[in-house]
Amino acid sequence: MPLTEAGIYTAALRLIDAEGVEALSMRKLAAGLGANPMSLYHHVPNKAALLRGVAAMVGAQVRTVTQEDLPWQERIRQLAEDFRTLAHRHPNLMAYSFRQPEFIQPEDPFWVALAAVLHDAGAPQPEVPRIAALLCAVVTGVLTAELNGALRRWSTLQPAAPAAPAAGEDGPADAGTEEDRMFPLALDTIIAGLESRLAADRAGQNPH
Amino acid sequence: MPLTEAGIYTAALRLIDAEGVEALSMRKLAAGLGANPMSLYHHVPNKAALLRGVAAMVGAQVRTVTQEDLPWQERIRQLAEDFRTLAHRHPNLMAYSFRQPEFIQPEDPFWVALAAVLHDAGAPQPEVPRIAALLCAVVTGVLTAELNGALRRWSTLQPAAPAAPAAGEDGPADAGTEEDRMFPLALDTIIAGLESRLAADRAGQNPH
DNA sequence: CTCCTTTCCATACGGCGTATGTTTCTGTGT
DNA sequence: ACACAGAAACATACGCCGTATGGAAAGGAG
Repeated sequence: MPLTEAGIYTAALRLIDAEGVEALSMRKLAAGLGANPMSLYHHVPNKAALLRGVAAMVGAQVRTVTQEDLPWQERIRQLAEDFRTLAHRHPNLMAYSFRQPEFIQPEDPFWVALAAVLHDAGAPQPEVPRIAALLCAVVTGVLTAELNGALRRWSTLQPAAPAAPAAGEDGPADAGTEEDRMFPLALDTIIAGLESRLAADRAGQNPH
Repeated sequence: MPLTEAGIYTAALRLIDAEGVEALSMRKLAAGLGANPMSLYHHVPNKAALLRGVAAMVGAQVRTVTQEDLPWQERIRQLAEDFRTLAHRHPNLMAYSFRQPEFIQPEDPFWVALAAVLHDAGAPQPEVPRIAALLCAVVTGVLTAELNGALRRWSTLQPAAPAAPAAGEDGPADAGTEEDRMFPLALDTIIAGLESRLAADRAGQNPH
């Protein structure tokens, strides 16, 4: 079976999923493909480009459009959840992708979808990229913390005082892990913040 | 001048500030100290521990306490701004630190300060770690995006339509770079979200 | 002065990305 | 059918890396 760019990418992805980005080496990758390390360089200029290629391949899987008939809050949640399922499917790769500045590009369908949602939400035109940037930064931040385990460790941390008997609700009927509750919490909080910010914008500069 | 653990850390920090974490190598570090690479191993067990040490040294510089007489929103802003100045002082190191799950530990003065602020803000006890985790994740996410340049690139991105003549305000009287505006924007948004969330909590489960 | 511990250094191993040069394959034009 | 050009595969080698191992200098304790 001859070497292909796509084949190299998928083999690299398999290796990354199994052992992490830092464990990916041209030599191991070539061995997995039954080829000489240098043969890879006929299809990929170097290792950095290989990683970019894999990240782009996976990133392109999901970037989506939203259903315009839903309220903007729900459409943002859709986009964010898409990101999260992607992060769960390839945690090692996405933890790496999230810290690459080129991960989200202006031409991405994802970006234009997000901008459209924010426009529909009533954000003034010049604020749209800012709010979109804010959302991307926040969501990748929370997902990064979720993927590396910090989110769980932090949120299950008792601060100091176990005094109060914590009455009332006995066990909120478990519906998933701690992270499964943390992500919507973060998302709801940032959306609530956006709601109040958009209301302020509307009142302050476009009162018609 | 004999080798010291602290001396090694500060030399490593200098190298990291100058060329980035990935450019730090035991060999270069030893050369900078006029020593043999292997000599470092009498003061530091390995490279990973060295990085942890440097990160801890820098992290300990700033973890702070807040002034209890300010409103909780302002105290959170203080903590977040502290983080940000730290990130600006050592961007290469902090971009690395932010992705280490052990970066913030339960015993850190920073963490207890944050928990205290949230308690004073009226967060119900079991929610405090969750909200604190959320804040940490969000702030590190925004700072990571600021440090790697994604925040600026995203926020200065025109979505598609340059139709409207964008009347009114000519040049918003520059008061800092784009990021200097983005970080408070993010912080205000998340704080606004917390305000509405805390109000809901208060209304829903502690109505006394 | 001796002995022991700590520090320092020299050498070496296995792994990495990839530059360079050679061989093998493959797809055409005649 | 054949020759030949270009692409693909391979072998070797260079300079890095982290660090295991073992020997040499240095400093304090008896």
